[in-house]
Amino acid sequence: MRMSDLITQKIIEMIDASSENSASIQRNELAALIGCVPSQINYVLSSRFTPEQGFIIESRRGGGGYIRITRIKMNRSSALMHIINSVGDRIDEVTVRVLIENCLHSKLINAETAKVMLAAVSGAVMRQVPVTQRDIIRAAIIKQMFIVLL
Amino acid sequence: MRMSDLITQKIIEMIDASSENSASIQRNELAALIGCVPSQINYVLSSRFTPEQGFIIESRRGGGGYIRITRIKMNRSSALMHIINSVGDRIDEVTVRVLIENCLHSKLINAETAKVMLAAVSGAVMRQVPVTQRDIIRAAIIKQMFIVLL
DNA sequence: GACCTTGACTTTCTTTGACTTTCGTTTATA
DNA sequence: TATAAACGAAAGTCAAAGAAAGTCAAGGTC
Repeated sequence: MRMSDLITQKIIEMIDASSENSASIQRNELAALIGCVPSQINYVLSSRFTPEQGFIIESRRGGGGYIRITRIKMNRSSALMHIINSVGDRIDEVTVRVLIENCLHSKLINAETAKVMLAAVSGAVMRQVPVTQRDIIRAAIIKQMFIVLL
Repeated sequence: MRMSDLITQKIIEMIDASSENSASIQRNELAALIGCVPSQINYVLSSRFTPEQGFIIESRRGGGGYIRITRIKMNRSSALMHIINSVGDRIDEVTVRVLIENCLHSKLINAETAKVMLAAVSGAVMRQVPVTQRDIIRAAIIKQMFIVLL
């Protein structure tokens, strides 16, 4: 069995065993336990625990540092998931507006959240992004914002 | 748990328990209680109880000296206004995180809004922005999101 | 060719301790 | 008796060391 698979398995086990659907690890500790180099943990996290695959990673450096891997719960219906998938790598301004308004109407998000989301991709922001990058950055922002609502 | 977190927690507890929204401590005494070196208290104060984060520190040296930490609370609009002004043209990742966490703690924004805001400027998004532009774009996004809450 | 493994190097955050400054109290002095 | 010097009890500063996690590129495996 590959090392990456061992690490993956271990993390999944920890998440399954937790009540919060998340695992908190110390990178060096886990690496020592498994017997691999610490940076391999990063490789595994970045290849198998991405937001696209339903995980959120938080971490902190320095003394007492940690990495927390959280599995996104599908509790607010697969609608959100569907939205995220529908966004793709780029999205234009009009589509975003329609998307958010729809979510608001269907009560998937509340009014304040809708306002904040629109603000994050508003003209005032996007004007500062190179034209060629706008649809890409907009998609990234929108996707991340929906992902954390899952 | 980190020492710094213990100290932070202790101070917050004291503030919460007080009617004045402030805690008065003796640096050496608190250090002895927690079991750390006195200057660590200063580190915690300067990293987690800054005016930026809504705290005011007063102190006095010499015999009978003390440190008083006061949490300042404002009405929502002026607090938001203050935040918007404090952001400036650029802001780094750590500062944003602290800012939003603080807003959450002080009930200026709710948990969902905080999550969405953090997501909008998360690494997944910012990685797609040229390094030299990151702090600028981040500031623009954050500012817009707070502006619509006014 | 795509995926995995490794390790050197970087960055971020924390902890510690030696040294400095400030303030209240005591003690010595004009 | 008023005043100044000395003392001790705080808090402040700063830089070095320590403790994690992050990045990246080179090489290995399938």
